[in-house]
Amino acid sequence: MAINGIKGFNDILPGEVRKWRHVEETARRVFEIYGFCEIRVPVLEKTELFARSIGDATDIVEKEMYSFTDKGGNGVTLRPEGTAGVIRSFIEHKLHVADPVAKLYYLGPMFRYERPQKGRYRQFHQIGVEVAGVSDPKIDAQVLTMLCHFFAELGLTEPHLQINSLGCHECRPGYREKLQKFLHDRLDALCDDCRRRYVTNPLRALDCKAAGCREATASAPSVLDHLCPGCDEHFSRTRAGLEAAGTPYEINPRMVRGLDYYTRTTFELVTGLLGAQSAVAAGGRYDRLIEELGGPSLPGIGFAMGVERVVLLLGDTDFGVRPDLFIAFHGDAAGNEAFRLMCRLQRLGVSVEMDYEGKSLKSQMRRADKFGARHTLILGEDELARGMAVIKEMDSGVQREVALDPENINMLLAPGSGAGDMRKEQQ
RNA sequence: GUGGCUGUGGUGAAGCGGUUAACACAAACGACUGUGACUCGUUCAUCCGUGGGUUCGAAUCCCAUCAGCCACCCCA
Repeated sequence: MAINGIKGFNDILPGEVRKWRHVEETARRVFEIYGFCEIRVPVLEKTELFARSIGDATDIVEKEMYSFTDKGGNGVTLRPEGTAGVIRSFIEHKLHVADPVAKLYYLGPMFRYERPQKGRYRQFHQIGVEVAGVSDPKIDAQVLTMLCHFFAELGLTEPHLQINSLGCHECRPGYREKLQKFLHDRLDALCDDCRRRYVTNPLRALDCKAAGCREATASAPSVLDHLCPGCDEHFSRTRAGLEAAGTPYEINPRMVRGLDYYTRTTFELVTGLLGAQSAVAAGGRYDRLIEELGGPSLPGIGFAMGVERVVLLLGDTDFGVRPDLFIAFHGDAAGNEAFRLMCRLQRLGVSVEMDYEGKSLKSQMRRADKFGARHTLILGEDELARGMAVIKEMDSGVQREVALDPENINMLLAPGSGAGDMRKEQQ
């Protein structure tokens, strides 16, 4: 019996990898325009780090972590998200000393023990960014604008930005209490889950999908009406920043985030195309997290996007690359020469394919077509004897005889041959 | 952790108790002047997720099990 992979841990096969790389490369390119630097941190951290940052009572920490005891008896966990590790590293290496503002991005696998479904896997991948050291709402607007820029760059215009403010430790408790009172009078109308949430996390009732809860909470007090002056100003200046940047958004006062560390600005990039998984990217401000993890008292803001979800949105877009040249040959001597030529050309940076087995010319041509080779070089005994070869442009079918010389052939393959040339697009 | 749906070749699938397990795509080879795309031909599941059971006989019925998918919870 063959051994299969683990549930929720997926292979990313060659065809898909191209799409993944396109996403990753686009992220790097866009984020670096905005001055972000990549940071790479381990996938394994002390369990305590996540318990303290994400929140002890959250589902992630309570039941979704891949935690175990290593051989030295330490409690360790496969990271369920990226922020905690990045902030830990930021603090540990005192990055704020060298530069009071840190703009970082990361990408890599995260792990959560959940039941897999569309757009959700046990090993999944996130690309995220974190900014530490700026409390001005200009950075909120900047981060959101960059996120939207990234999606626009991928040609994904359907996901739209929703923002909200959760207030801070000053104003949130008051609002929470008020909301709880409001819900108290309508407990009968709420679903079972919301009755439970009433105690644990009343804010959650606001974005419940159940019709009854939607109705019951229709006239619920809004967080935005209960922000303290500081948070209120932060929110309106964030909005002004978005408008200045020309970044479209909508306000969703019912949006709630699952991690405990969020304060003030929170946001999601939502899509209607991924079934139950509507959030493609999400994040928010975490003004107390760095200090709570033992670092300096610095504010922070960040987001993470689910790469699988982004890739799903990209659909069947083909990112395949076409070889520059396929070399077909006829006869043993020509076969040897074809191989020599292929090696020379590859050394010159030309992507070349050939058929190693020496099948029929027809079969080789078919293969050249399948690869989508831009040109095919045909080398037979008689051409070889004259030091020549036939080169055929596959898209047009035009062919001509050329001298059998790597430098010469390399020149002939150079761009400028018109339609179907993909080199420019790949720059 | 809970619920629903589905399991036939590389893929999409027909089949509904007795068939050589259809068809299409993909793939390989070949025909059409040593040259691809169109056309044509040939090949490609001794087997229907796995294990039991019912039956003269099962891919087709029953049970178990495993896997996948989707949804809830929660989240990217």
